[in-house]
Amino acid sequence: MPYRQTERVKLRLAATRVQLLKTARQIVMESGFAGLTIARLATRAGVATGTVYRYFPSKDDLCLEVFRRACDREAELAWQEARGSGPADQRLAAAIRVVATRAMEGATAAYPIVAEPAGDSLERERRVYRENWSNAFAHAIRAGITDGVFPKQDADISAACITGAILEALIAPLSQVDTARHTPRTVDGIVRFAMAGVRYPSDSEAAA
Amino acid sequence: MPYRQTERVKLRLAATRVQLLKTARQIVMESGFAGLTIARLATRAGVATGTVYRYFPSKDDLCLEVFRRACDREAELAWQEARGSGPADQRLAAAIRVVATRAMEGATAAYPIVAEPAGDSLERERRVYRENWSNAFAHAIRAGITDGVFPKQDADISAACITGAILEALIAPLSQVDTARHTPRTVDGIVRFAMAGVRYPSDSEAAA
DNA sequence: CAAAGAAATGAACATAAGTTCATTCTTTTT
DNA sequence: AAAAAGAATGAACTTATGTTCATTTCTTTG
Repeated sequence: MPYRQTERVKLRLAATRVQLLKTARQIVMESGFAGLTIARLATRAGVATGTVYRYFPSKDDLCLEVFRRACDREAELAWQEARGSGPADQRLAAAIRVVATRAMEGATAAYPIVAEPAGDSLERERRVYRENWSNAFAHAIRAGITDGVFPKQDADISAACITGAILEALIAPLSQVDTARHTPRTVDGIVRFAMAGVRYPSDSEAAA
Repeated sequence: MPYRQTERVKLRLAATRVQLLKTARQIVMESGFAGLTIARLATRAGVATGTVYRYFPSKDDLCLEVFRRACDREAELAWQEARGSGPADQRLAAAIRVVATRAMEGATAAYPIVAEPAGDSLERERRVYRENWSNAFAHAIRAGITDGVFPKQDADISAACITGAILEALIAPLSQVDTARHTPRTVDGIVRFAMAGVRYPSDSEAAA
């Protein structure tokens, strides 16, 4: 029994794996998923191209994991706010704000994550991610309807609208170059718009 | 002087060009820009691959033209409504509705056009397209502010929010498979949300 | 009909990126 | 230290597409 993987090696392997994921994330933040090639990743991480395949079965899998890691934390934050204990409308506003603010601050990272062209599997995953956001919003909206602070409405549609509003107003412009365009006022504008959208009834119902 | 391009030939060439564009559009509607390859296009249009390059200098140029043709009509329709003559709020609602409805009906192969992963040049062009929509909305919003039917607000942000809301609520799900998910009620939901967003002031201003 | 110039052709080429695998280097155990 | 097993390597392979160009076919004119 001349060789068995020892603890030390196990740790080193895990460290390399994490290193690869971190490097991949850096590259994606700089150049998007389009700029993430195995060769580039390997060089930057200081390993050979073949080595990458000892840690990830395919590029797709690698991308997925990079993506998930980036997303999980974001979605969790939104849910924390949405689930919170205060009045439903304040919770919704807080959830919107946290998503919008973080997206704005992490400007470069945000675009590839939520919008950049990428492969099929990523596209599917991205939907999951957005839906996670939307679901957090919908959760708060439903609570608000129950509590009577929001009028009756299709919470899923409103939530999707909010997600879309954030992405478009905040992130889509980043595909261009003017990163400096956004200010905290932009987030305020989005929150205001979204909250009004949820809070006020339609013309017909308002008239009724 | 043994050969000069005659009128008949000129027409035939023009016809082939249009045929290529139409076929390309079909392919994009079916399989997205990712599915648009020169080989496939040539085969479907009944010409050789080399022939395509007698009509378009590169695939990028071809894609751009396909894209522009699809977009121009849509943007024009939105502007028609936004520029109309009625009250500003009704114009805005009409513009939103026309964009949302047409997208829903798939009139434009909405998903590939507004959201599908594609090359760099297309991405830039897509921004232009979305901004065109947003600008139409912003136009009506500004008019509404002037007329006093909308409270003071950043028209550009609100307009971007509207565009995003439409895309997310309506089109993004199309990247999945459940096309039949949407009903006219979905459009109503979007319009309601968007109109409330523009129409009602922020909490602080409402309280003031 | 013959000649000359366009137009069409499609096989061949170029490129780029993901993936493989025979080989080499490391680590562990006796 | 030697042997065995694992890990790393990176050049070569594969595949997929965009693009070219020598050749063929068509169209016009004298």
